Amino acid sequence: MPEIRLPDGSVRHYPQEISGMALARDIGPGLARAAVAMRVDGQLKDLSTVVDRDADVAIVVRESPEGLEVLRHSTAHLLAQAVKALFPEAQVTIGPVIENGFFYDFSFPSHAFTPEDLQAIQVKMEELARADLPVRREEVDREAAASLFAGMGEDYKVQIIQDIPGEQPLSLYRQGDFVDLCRGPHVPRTGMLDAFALRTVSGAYWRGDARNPMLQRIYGTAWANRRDLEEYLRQLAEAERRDHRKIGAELELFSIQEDAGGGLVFWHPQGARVRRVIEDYWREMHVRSGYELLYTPHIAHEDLWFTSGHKDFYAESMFQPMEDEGQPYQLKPMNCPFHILVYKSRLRSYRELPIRWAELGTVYRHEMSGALHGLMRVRGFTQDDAHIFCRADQIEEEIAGVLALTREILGSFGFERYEINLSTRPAASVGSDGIWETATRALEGALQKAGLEYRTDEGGGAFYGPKIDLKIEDAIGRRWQCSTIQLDFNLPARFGMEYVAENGAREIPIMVHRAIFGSVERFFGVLIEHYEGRFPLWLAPVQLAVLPISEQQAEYAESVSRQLQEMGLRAEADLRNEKIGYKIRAHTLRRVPFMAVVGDREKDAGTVALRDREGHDLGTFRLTELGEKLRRMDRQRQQALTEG
RNA sequence: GCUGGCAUAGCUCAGUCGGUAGAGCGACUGAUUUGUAAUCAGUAGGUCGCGGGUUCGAUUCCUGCUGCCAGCACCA
Repeated sequence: MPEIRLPDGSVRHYPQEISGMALARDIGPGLARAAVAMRVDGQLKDLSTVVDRDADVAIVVRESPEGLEVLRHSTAHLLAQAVKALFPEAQVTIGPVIENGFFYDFSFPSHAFTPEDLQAIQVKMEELARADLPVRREEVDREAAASLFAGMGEDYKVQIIQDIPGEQPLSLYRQGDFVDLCRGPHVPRTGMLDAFALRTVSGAYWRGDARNPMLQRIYGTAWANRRDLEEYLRQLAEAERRDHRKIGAELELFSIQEDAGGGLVFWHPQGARVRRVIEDYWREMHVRSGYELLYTPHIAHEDLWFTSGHKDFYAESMFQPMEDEGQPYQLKPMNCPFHILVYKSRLRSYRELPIRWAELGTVYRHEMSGALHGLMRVRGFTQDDAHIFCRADQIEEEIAGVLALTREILGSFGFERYEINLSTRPAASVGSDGIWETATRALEGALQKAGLEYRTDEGGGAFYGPKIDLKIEDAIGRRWQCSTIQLDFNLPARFGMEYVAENGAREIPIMVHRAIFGSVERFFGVLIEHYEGRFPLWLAPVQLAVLPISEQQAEYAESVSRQLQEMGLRAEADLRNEKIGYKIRAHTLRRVPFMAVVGDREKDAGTVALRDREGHDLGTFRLTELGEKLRRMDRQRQQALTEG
């Protein structure tokens, strides 16, 4: 007589044991249709599981996060079944659920899956789903499982079985003639899988280890219903539309040239304008926040990098040293040692602390060729770097200051939502217990006082100190790692940095590394995708285009453009011999925020007819009025174009 | 770096079952003098990514390299 308690608090009594499916049906037919699994006393189970004692039971429906996982996992099995049906020689390995979908890795050295294969596999999967095969769980002891898969020639499955610890029986799932080793749970019938799409094939190492053979991984996505699937595919297309590499080329913002080498960025005039605006703003904000600006060299004697430890710990990411007059020089992968040298140029007093030094420092790192990606992962980039040298008791206030500055600067670019991680001391680390504790508490204190939510990654810090990482969320909800604040107990000691304390003793300062954009290149790439190239007025390379209707107003158009330029705005006149519709289209595609149309009416009245790139008619403006309005928007870094 | 795919005009792409290539957009020239997302006509522009091989002949087939794309690995 099991007594079953449901999540809503209600209790049901049954005369005998009851399966999850029967229970769901008993509660309601709608629930039964949406059910993919269930929870029995917190444990995720198949719907076929029989409950024969009192228990808390929750039916897991397809729309729930857990239900989606079950669906995706079952779709991965369906994929494997289809692949085995079409390519019996392929060996199955693992097929987990990932964000938005799933993948399955196959070992199939004799054939590389093609996009056409993927199509065929998708069709096969749909066919197997339509067949509505029952999915059955069975438990076997490990030996039986091992010999079953060995008999099928599934060597990887045998390995997986051997590596599963413990003695308990293993579970198999069968659907049609396909059988897979799996913990489950799974949907009861393949017919429940009806909203999935295969996406790409790529390579992936067995067990994620580059020393192991490479398998072929097929990625797919699966959803609770077709509508969600369509929506997801639409989002993917949206992300593709925002691709900074594509927009960067279209708008002539930047390029990466084969002749120069991968990962090296060329800023074209239009992109360079945006960068200058960003950098000017950055400098202004830093000076206002009590930073001094530095400039340091791009290379330095190799010995410096031995002192810093980079030669030991970071050598793989550094370019090879170059020799000059018998001396080895190293291209810098980081700016920190240089700022330390400036610090060490003379004796420092506690009265000088905190010292805040910032630099837009260009560094070079030897990223592996396969890692390069547009502006997001490059070999030469400019860090908006700063180092704060302070006493232990100043840490919290300094971190609070960095957080405030970071939020203000990111906010100006339309980033208001972040994900923050605090990483604490790892097992292998330098520095005393005392300093780690003081520092970690200072970071926590600064975060809490700022009212920021954060997650703690225990043991996730660098060996030299705890850190705060901040991921920004862009316009379509993607997250990007940009800002980082790291304490460093290592470099000051390695370099023998010190200051004279109040009592005359020599103390080692605390060093804080911090970057807000992280890399100017990467941040620019994120900005392009965030705004889809439609920069707000203050960042736009061209803020306003003056478009004469005909040649008759060319002179007037030029004078309008010149006057706006004299007011400090980035205006240009388009005097091409084209119709107005053509010019509007051209500048709309260039994402120019405002277009000022001038015909005879405007010329005679000394006005312009203003239009924005969204196609809104903003009416007629006198020139001075327009200039003032745009200047105000520019100064205030307004995000919405029609504000103010 | 690894696996797979791709590389044709400035861009997007078509094409050649092996006989040195074509469109649209863009650029340029001319006509038109234009009122809110493409006026018309003409011209120029390509060692078909780079090197080697097979062949009478290679952009096409084979091969090496480079670059790009997806992912893996990497990412103080």
